[in-house]
Amino acid sequence: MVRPPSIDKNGLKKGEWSPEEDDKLRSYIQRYGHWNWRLLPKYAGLKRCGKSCRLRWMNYLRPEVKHGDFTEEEDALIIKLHEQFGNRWSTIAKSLSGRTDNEIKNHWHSHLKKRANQNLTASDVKDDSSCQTEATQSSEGEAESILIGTPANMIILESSALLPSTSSPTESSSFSSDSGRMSGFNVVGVGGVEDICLPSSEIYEAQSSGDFWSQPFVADNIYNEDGDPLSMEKCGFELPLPFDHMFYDDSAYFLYDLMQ
DNA sequence: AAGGACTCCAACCGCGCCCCG
DNA sequence: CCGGGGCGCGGTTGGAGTCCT
Repeated sequence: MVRPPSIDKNGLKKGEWSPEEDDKLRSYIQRYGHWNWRLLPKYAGLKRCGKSCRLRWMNYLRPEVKHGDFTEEEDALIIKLHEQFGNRWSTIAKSLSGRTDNEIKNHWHSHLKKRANQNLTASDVKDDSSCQTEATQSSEGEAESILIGTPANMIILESSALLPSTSSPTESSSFSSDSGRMSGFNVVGVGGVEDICLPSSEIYEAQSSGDFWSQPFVADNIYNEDGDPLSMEKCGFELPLPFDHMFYDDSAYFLYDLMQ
């Protein structure tokens, strides 16, 4: 169902992602965040372009991404929002917790488009007061309360209010520029830079197993008595490779500043 | 049973926006 | 103001799985 793996002219892999690649990308982002999609695959030990990594993470690997069938409520909401926003899938996706724009777009083209057209045709036959979606006629109370007689802009607000915080684990593992610290740091040890940075298979194994998956980011929880975040060095930790290496890159200096 | 048509969805592609120097 | 880099978005593609004849 997916494109077969292939290597492009730049030596970058394309096509289907292997479980090993998924694990590498997931473990890297969960440890360091997605600080730069273009450079990320290099440091994560992936022979992929940044765009491909971003897409894979956004649409498939993010922990908050919901997989599986769409509910009637979700279908109804998508149809309603599509009436309002058209093909602005990212806007629609914001109102559906755990669903990606790509997933919604695919679902629309494969399932809902026909249904929406049928509804449209049916509503042409009915009088003007019958502009209800399929789900509003169902017995699902929640969707009904949202959709019937509610101004379109209210749908966004109401459904958004029901969603969990938008500060997802992904986002929280990225850099938080307003707080002035890097929340994406996960401190794994004091064995020196090389121990924890090179994407060797040994390191990868260590990352992928055991406590790593169940432990929160340690750096997020490192504060002094006043509640201020401590720098990595003060805590006795060294910088992991990505940022250490990035100091050769102008664009990375601000990251270093954030850590101080 | 065979094979052609259709469905579904992960992944790719390219454009445009935004930010920064 | 302008140009370049990075990212996000929406459209499109490829091919395995399923359905239909």
